[in-house]
Amino acid sequence: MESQTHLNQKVQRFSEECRQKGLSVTHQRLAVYKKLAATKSHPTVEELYDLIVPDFPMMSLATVYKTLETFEKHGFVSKTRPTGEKARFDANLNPHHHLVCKVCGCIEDVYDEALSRINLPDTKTSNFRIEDFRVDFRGVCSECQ
Amino acid sequence: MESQTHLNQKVQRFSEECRQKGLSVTHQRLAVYKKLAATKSHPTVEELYDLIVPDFPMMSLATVYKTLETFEKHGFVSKTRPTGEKARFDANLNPHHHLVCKVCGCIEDVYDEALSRINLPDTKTSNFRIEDFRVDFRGVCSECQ
DNA sequence: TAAAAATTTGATAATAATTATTATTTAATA
DNA sequence: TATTAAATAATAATTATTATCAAATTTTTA
Repeated sequence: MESQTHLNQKVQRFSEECRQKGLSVTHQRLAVYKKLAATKSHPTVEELYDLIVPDFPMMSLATVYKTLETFEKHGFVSKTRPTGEKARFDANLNPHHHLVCKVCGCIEDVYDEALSRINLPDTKTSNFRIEDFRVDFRGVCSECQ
Repeated sequence: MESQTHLNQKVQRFSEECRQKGLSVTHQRLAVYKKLAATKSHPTVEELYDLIVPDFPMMSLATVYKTLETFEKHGFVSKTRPTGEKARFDANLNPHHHLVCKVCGCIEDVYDEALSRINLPDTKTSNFRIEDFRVDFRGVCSECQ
């Protein structure tokens, strides 16, 4: 788990960056960012909404959608959709990879230095410009086994 | 491109496996499988439907959906959804990875022996059982540059 | 600090992708 | 070829997401 002070620092940085980018720092945006930064569970939009509503009952689902879209555009969160129908979000932008459960769709993070050092494939012929890469390890999580 | 004879063999094997698994070999299923096996473009359901309709005008979109779901369940095709909203399908089950264009969403295959030899991360603590993995190289395709 | 301007929100409508339903048709097999 | 189980086609329903827009909030500026 992230320490409380670390989390606060992260939210602090987030607020500053919002101002730099001309984004209003609203209660809604702070609520979404705090909840997402406080979890490792890569929630769906609806899961995140359900996490926020107890603290913030007038929050609208559409606002969560729009907020996450804005966050992604400005590089505050990453969006992934390895299986299933729903997109999942993550406020952790450190380079990492994913363990994706084929059964329930949950995602765990993998930190492994070795994975950052894999050789990029040769794309001269196709002329594809590689910018980054992600490894999805697929299998079954402990709960679903 | 796959040679015509190779494609025919593949369709042949598909038919046999269907029978072994108790799946009827219908015109619709053959049409879907043939079109998918003949392309490297990882089409969406709708794209595949549009490819099939000229040859097979009474094909229903819902049938393409259901057929692909059946194929995936029986391991005839793989489904991926690296970006964007729509799922994409592939009849190529050889181990390979993907170049995913951030702009148009197109997918090219990557064959690289070295990638098959990456070390799996240690999942003792989380007890996640890894079955396989896929690397998505993200960037911009030649068309979109 | 107050007023003006700009942005964001919330409620809801619209759209897009996918899945469910069911009467009809087709394939497998005796 | 007739029987039976499975698959299809047409369409309705559902789910996830995006768009709209008036009202509210936030930021800017005086």
